[in-house]
Amino acid sequence: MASETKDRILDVAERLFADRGYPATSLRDITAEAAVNLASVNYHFGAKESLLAALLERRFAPLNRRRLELLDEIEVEVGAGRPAVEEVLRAFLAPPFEMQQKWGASGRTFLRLVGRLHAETNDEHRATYLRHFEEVRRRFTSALHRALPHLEATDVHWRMMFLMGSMAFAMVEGLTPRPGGPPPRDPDEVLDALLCFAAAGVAAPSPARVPIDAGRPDRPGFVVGEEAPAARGR
Amino acid sequence: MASETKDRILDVAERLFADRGYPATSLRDITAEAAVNLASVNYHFGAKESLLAALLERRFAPLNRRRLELLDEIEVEVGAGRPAVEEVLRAFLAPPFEMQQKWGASGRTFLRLVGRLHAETNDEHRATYLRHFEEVRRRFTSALHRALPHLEATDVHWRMMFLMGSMAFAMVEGLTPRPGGPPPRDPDEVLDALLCFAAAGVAAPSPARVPIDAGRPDRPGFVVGEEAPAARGR
DNA sequence: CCGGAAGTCAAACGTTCGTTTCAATCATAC
DNA sequence: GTATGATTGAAACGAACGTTTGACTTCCGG
Repeated sequence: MASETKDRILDVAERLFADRGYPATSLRDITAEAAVNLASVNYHFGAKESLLAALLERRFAPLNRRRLELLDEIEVEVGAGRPAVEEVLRAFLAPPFEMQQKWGASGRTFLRLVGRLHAETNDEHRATYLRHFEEVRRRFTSALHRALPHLEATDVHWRMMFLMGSMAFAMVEGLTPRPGGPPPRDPDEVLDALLCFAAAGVAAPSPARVPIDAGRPDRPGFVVGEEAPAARGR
Repeated sequence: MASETKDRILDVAERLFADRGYPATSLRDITAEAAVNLASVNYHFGAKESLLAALLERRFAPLNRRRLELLDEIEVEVGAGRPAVEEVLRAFLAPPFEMQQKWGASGRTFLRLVGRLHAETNDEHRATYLRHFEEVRRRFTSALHRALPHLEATDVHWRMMFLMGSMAFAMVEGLTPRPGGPPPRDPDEVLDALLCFAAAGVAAPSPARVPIDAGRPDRPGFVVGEEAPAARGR
């Protein structure tokens, strides 16, 4: 099954897509660097788009399996109780970082690619990509809501978004050395820093939703709300 | 100066770049939709790359001017004292959202484009883009460090990264309606939610850096470091 | 009315793209 | 050894790309 050629193509494509982006990477770039024939991509994968899909499948399947596995453990442990926010976040954020250690440089490359795909919004690639992600997002959002029952569902959704944004940025920026940016760190440290930031952000008191007719103070949004002084119509 | 044609090209290009990404948008797409001749892009802007640069210039110049202006106000106000974290964050995050109200649909489009460019890492576009951003990042990072003097510089840098990630994601995701995602919200609400999340995250206690010889507990990273076990800022 | 700059237009330029074709090669079972 | 299916190879396909060209309008100061 896993022929030598096929794997070499996947490895090189992963790196080039991560470095230059999907549309900016040509099959000729890939096949030249992998030292295989141009036609072999279409032979083994059918089309460029399917190559991307195969590439995502290879990494995402075990990654998301691991995430859900950790979440399962948490849910078994707490039963009907409230899971701890930090535990849920750790189950979500740790696997990509573990992965990079297990898979070495190519795991790191993949993380950069993922960070990129979050913004690479050709709707077709996005569908390819999101298919892998949807169940994970749904289950973690719901676990997070159980951990933070005083928040409204829409707030949990948004914080999940912000979390994903931080994660994506940490992956693409934190793992690509850049002049002027923070020095690249040990992945474990990045994970700790991210968890720390994310846990505080996700568990923040809910934003005060001042009713529109209440004369808005100069700077709303930071009045601690906890549970909605005024239930926001919605 | 600002000819009819030139503006139409800029407007359409902004939208298409935001929708499909820069490399995936052809000049023929742009000129067809703008109902101008294909050659006029090269006539007015020289090349596709310069079109992107002009497009960024048009929006970023006033946007970042506004950010720095708000930051200046804060720094004048507090003098040698500590600025408030929320104020600094607001100065950073509010202008893009204000902009979208002032510029209407095309402001919103631009925000999507910006969110995208954060990941669009062809090094040349990135240079084009980062040039507009570098001073802002530097000054806000330093203001943030003054607001949170107990944090190490490297932690502040990283949290600035996470913040930018949340912002980028909020822009590209929060403003593009997606099935299954959170319902699109009023921009003011997004800003409030983002500020709330970001303020808590940025001001979180610094991650515990356990010395390597200390037998690491099973789950490090949430031991509250620094000061006050529960004094989460506010 | 005219001359010339500014802008538009259709057409073509040379490249590069993803994909296809088909003969050559390889491995394996008979 | 030879037939057979899987893989590789070199070459070409048509389409799309960014850019350039040169003739054609449009406009305006003299």
